[in-house]
Amino acid sequence: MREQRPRYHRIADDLRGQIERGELEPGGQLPTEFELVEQYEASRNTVRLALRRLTEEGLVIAGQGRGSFVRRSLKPAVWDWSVLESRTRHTSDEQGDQWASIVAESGRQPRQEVRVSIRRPPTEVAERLGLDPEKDLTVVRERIRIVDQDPYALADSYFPEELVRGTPLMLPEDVSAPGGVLASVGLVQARYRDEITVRMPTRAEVERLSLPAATPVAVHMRTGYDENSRPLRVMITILPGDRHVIRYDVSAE
Amino acid sequence: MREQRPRYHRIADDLRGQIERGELEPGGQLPTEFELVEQYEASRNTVRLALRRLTEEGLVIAGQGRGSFVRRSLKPAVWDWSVLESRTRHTSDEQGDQWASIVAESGRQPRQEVRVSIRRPPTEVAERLGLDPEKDLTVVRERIRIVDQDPYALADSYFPEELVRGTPLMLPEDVSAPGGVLASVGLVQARYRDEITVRMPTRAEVERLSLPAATPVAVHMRTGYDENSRPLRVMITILPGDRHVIRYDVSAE
DNA sequence: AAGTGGTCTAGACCACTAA
DNA sequence: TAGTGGTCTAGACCACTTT
Repeated sequence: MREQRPRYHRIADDLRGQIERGELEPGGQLPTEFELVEQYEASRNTVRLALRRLTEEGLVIAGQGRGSFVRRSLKPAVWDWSVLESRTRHTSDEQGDQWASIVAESGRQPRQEVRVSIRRPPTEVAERLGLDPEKDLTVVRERIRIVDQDPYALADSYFPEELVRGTPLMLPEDVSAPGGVLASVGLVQARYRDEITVRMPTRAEVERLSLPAATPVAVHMRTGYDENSRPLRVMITILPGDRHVIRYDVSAE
Repeated sequence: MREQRPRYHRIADDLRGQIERGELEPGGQLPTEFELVEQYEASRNTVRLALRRLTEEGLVIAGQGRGSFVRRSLKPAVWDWSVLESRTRHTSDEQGDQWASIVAESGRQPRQEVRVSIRRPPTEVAERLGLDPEKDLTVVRERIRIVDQDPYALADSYFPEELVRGTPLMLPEDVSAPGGVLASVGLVQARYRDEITVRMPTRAEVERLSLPAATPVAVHMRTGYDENSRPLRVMITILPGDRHVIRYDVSAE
C-alpha cells in the first residue's frame, strides 16, 4: 500500500514542474502566498513549506515585501586553475590578475581588499605547511574579491612566518610583482597540490559574500611547494557555487 | 536603533555555539523539540525553525521518531583527477579502478552498476562534443558507484555514437580494459578539460544517492580530446560534498 | 505503549517594498 | 497605504522508532 506524499511536497512538485517547463520564467514572479493558499486549498504554513523546499533547491528566491521569484542563474566566471603561477603572464598576485581580466572582459569592475595579519595557523593549514599549530606563526593575507561592489570570492593565503619575515608580503598592499607574490620574495613554486571540497557556507561566509539562501560553496585549497617539496604557502579560496566554474586543462605532455 | 534578531535565530545561534564549542558532540543527540520549547519558552514551530536552520547549515540531522543529532563528518574519499587515463596503472574504466582501490584500502566493498543507452545528448554535452543536439546521437554509459550497498557517486559518460558503434563499449558490462575504455576501442585521449561546478542536488540525485538534507554536490565534467583536439568523450561525475575531496597535483614539468 | 519528529491548520502581528 | 513575505503562537493528528 502506497500512502500519498505530503501536501507541501505535491505543491512544491507542481511549482517545480512549472519552473522546469518554463511556464514560470527565470526572474518571473511566483503567485503570492495568499494566491497559492487559494489555488491549492492549503494553509499558509503549508504553502510556505512548499516554497521553502524550492528555495532550498536553489530554484526560488524570496524577498520580504517584494514577492517570490524564479531564481535566474548567473553567468558564471570561469576560473582556470591549471596554470602554474610561474608560467602565467607574470603580472599577478596569485591568479588575481587572471581573475581581474576575466571580470574586466565582461565589462565589470574588479577590485580586491587585502588585510594582513600574523596568526597561529588553523590545523588544516598547519598540517599542510608542516608547522606546529601551537608554536609556529603564519603571515595571513585575507583578501575579498569584489565585482562592481558585490563580493565574489574570499581568498586567504597563509605563509610560514619565517619565510617571509621582513618582506613586502607583510604589507597590506595589493602586491603585484612579476611572477607573483612568492617570486617577489625570492621563492619559487615548483609544484602545487589542489584540494577541492564542497559544503554549505558558514554564517560568516554568508554575510561576507552576501550569499542567497541555498548557495553552496567550493573550497579550493592550494598548497604550493618549492623544488625540494618544502611547502611555501596554502591558499584557501571560497567560491560561491552560483557564480563560478573551476577549470583544469590536463594534457599528456 | 537596532531591533533584535528573531527568536529562532537566537535559538539557532545558541545551539550552534554549543555544537562548535563541543558541548554537543558529533553524533550526540540534541534536546527534543519538547525540551527546547521549555528551555527557550518558545512555541514548537519556532523551535522547529531554529532546528531547520541548523539542518540547512549541515550541522544537524533529524530522523523521524528518533531525534535530532549533531551531524558527524564522514572521512572523505580523496579522488585524484590529475592523472591522465593513458598514464594510470592501465587497468581501469576511467578512474574506476583508482576509486575502487581507494575504497578497498579502507576495508570496504566497492561496486558499480552500469546502464548503457543511446540518446540525444543534453545541450551542455552536445556543445562540448561538437554535436547537433537535434540530430546527433550519443552512447551513454550511466554508472552508479556503490560502497557497501551505499551509493557514493554518479558517473555518466557520453560518447559520439559514430565513434563507438559496434564496439564493446555498447555492452552494459563493466568494461575493464588496459588503458581504459577508450583505448579498448582504439581511441587515445591526449588531453582533458575538467570543469567543476557546485550546486544543490536535484530531487532525482537526492534519491539516487540517498543524500541527507543540505548536502551540496560537485559536478565534475571531463571532456577528453584526441591528439587532434577532436572531442572523444564527456564524463559527468556527481560527487556529494559530504564524502569527497577532489585533488589535483600540478607540477612545473 | 511511549516518545520522537513530520505534517497541517487558523490565526495574529511585524517588517519591508512599492505604488 | 496596500500588499508582500517574515515571525510567532497554540493546538491537532500522523508516521516512525524504540522499549
